[in-house]
Amino acid sequence: MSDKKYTITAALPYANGPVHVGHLAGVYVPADIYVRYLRSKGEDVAFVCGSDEHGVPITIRAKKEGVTPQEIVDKYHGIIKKSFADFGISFDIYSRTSSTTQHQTASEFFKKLYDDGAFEEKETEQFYDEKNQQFLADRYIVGTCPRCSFDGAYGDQCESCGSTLSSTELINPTSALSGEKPVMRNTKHWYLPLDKYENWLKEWIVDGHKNDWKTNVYGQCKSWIDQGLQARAVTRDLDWGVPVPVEGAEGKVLYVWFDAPIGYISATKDWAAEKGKNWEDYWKGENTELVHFIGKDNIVFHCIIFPTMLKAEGSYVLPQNVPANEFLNLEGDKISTSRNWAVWLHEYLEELPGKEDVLRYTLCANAPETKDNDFTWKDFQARNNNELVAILGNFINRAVVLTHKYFEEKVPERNTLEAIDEEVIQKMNEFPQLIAASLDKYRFREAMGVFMDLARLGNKYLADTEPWKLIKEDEQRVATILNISLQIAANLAIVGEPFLPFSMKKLEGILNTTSRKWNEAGKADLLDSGHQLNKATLLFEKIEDEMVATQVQKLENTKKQNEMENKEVAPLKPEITFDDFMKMDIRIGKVLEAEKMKKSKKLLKLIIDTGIDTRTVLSGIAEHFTPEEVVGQQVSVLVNLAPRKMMGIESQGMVLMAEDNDGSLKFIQPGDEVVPGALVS
RNA sequence: CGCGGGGUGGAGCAGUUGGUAGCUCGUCGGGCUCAUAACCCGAAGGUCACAAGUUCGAGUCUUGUCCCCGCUACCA
Repeated sequence: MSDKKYTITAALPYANGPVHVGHLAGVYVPADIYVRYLRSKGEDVAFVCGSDEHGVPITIRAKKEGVTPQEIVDKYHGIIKKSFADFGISFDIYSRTSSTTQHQTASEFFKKLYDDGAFEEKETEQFYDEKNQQFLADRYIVGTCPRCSFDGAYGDQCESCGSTLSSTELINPTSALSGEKPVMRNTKHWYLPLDKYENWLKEWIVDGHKNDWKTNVYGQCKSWIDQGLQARAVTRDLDWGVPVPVEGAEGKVLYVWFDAPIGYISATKDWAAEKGKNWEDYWKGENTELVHFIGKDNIVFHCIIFPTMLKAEGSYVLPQNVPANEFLNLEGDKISTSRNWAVWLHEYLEELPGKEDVLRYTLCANAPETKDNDFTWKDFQARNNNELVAILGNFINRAVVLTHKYFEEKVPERNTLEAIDEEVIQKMNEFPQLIAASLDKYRFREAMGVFMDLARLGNKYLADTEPWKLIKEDEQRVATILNISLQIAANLAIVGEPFLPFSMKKLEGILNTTSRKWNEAGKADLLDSGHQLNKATLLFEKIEDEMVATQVQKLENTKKQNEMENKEVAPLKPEITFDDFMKMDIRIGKVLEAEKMKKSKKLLKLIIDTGIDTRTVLSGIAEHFTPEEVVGQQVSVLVNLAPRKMMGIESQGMVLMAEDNDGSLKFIQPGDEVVPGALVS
């Protein structure tokens, strides 16, 4: 008996919102399929996951809602954990990073690296919000962009001109949290010197995993490594998280990305303790295979930072593979927690009870394995009706119903085999290896497709042999055909279990068998003749148009409702005098020409007839309008605004726009056409 | 801007070291009736994002361009 172990991790969901279909398709469904397959093969697997409960966003959300961070994470941890369990994601443990074990483990991990001198210590000046008594991440500082004078630039980037900034460059920086002016303060942090591991990473990933990692993952890693790595801070000034366990680090916690992956380890510890196993077998064993299932945004953390941490620590195994998926869109739009554009798992389970496998099937069939993909309710319905019902469910039903009709619910005797029988048995025998080959390569869509081909094989076999015709003349022949058909059904139950655990359980019920393991798949004698079957029930039911319409409607409603809630009217600006207003020279002009600025996402170059002259105005509207749409429009122009150079061209004025709730822009236009140069006042 | 991934018949995907473009669903026609109007057979449908190049020959290699997504707050 080998001591081979598998440690399979699924990305820790961030505990500030429930889980949606995007998470499932990208991470949890493929991970669960893989794990179920391994277990069926009899492998020793630890499938670990948990809620990621630290980090700045949770503290901000808590502050906004007037509750403690703990209350936020308790709420979502509960929802997430339950929905995973109900959905059949078969974690061995679903833990959380606020657990005692995690605090200890992360703390010890940091201490070990600290004692080994693996960190660099750096003191820097950072903005500090005195009102909120906390240091501010770049993203939480807002000010005027030094390049384009845009007011709402963030500390790391200006959304208007796209330039990358450092928060110290901002003019008039203010805290996004309190609106106060932040002050500079000294702070000390510990850095993981990734640059020192560059050669090792190069060897390990660029040379070592060229052929077995997915191209998107490999490409991303290679690009990071080739560009040169920099030391990365692993601590933060914050009071929510795992305290930094060294002297002089009061008020500091481990950076959430140092903390979170250690959650995989602490979860394994808790699980092992409960099961009387040794957790180290699953993290430090020579024959341990560690696999991280994640989404594409996490590639750098799981392929570079966490492995470097493990390497620096020294006693851990490294991930064997990191099969990261791309993203899933919903009805053509990006899934967004904040915009409430999502199908939430806990709601799905409530509203479509008993349809766990339909969602699993749809998400696996549409899994964004190589590129972003789209989930639509129409496709969900089609997958169910045309594939699960028509091909898989129907085959089972045909085989069982025929048996009931002709052989009183008992598996009939198999008699002399004809060529077609031999052929079908031979093909059936090949399926487990075919499916396994795909699963071993993390090609879940392909694997599931092959599984469905087995059901197709069954349907074809019945169509070719036509037992309903033969029954009148040759009952023995029909017995053979149905025996083989039922063997196919029994095989489906084994190889389909990783994909459709609920339905395959149901199928076992119909066939009156217990769960069988992967090594029995492919055999043509899983059911003995004379074996008593149970009554046929349908594995899948048709999904009617109304159900789909209801879900689509719900999506539209929540979107609308969400927009209403977000209808935040910008606060009133300070009062100005009439004279102040009169200083502005706003006129109606007509756009004569428009072209997209090269090398700019947002800027359009407009030639405008202002009545007094014809001038060039650059406007950041390229993401909302094509040049063609703009030409000929009458627009309001602030004509006495000081000229400003952008992308090498001088802009002589500003086109006035109104920004709608959804972020789209509309021109401020006269109701009827007026002469160019008409004053606005 | 840069870097990475993707762009293949209506939809979703395969296409290994360059050699007549495949699969599933949908559509159309036929067959069958055991089965949840399900199943089986056949057909139509693609200038493989665009352009140039290397080659006897390119979806597959090279160069350039365009579009989508990520790297960049929330977030898989």
